Amino acid sequence: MLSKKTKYGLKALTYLASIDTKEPVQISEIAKHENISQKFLESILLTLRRNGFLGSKKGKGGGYYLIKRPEDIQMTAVMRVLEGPIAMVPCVSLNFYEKCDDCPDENTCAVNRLMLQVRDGALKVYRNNTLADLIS
Amino acid sequence: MLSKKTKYGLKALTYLASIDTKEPVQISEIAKHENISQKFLESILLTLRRNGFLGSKKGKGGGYYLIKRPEDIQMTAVMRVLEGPIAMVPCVSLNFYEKCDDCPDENTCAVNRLMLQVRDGALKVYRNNTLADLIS
DNA sequence: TTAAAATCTACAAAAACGATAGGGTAAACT
DNA sequence: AGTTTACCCTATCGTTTTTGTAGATTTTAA
Repeated sequence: MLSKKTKYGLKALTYLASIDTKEPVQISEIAKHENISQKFLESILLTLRRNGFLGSKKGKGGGYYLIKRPEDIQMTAVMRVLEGPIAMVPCVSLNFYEKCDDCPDENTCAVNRLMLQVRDGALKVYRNNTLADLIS
Repeated sequence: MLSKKTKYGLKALTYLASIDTKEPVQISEIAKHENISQKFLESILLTLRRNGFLGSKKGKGGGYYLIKRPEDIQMTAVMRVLEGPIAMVPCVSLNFYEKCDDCPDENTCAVNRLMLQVRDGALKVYRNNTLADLIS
């Protein structure tokens, strides 16, 4: 299940992308437009900024704005920052690999084999989609 | 993230499939072989039985056994019983559809559009794999 | 007919996680 | 200076996951 964090983050990004201007957009405006708890969205935008997707400006006329062009923002990157691993099991994760403590051998593990395919399917989709693709 | 319930369920199924005999296998044997909490596994096997994947026999010499041939057990069915919806968002789920309360229009929703593709990718994998494919 | 070996059932507790709110701080603008 | 906004930390509430406890029920076998 997709977390609301990811869902809201994606919606905020697409909202910012749909606005042509590079002018900062206030949290409150995004929250209102997308029906999101403002305080929750605040923390989400913060992590998006910390991870190089957004820039921010304080004070009057401040807000958040896209730091790259929508065509240059890949869904793989967004998903990894917001949702975490793309793989459903750590032992098939490219960026968050971890060995399963209960599994003696990954090469003969059925779960591993299946989830590897699922991961590849998801990766294919995320690599095929940029932020620009989502708003068109 | 895949729940342990699903992971353990899959491992139990593959263990049963890897054993040729139709003889009942005790919970304790499966739990030991797969490093699973026995009591937790017990409840998992129960739901697998209630959903037509396993048969059981009580008393001495009892246990669980596959009710169908591994080639006839599709991963879509297993995943839906153990993990629930295959889709990451209810609004793109085939079997567990639900409207998002915050989203005014699914047709213009970026999350919807992206997650639809992800769901299709996952479905493709699950439909392509039976229990027999996982043990070979 | 008794004992042992199993599954079945219902809770309950603990742990982890997700989502949200509160309140204060720091920076930018007028 | 005062207003406006992002920034940051923490606490809380609710749900889900995972595991455990205790016992009832069924079957087999001595």
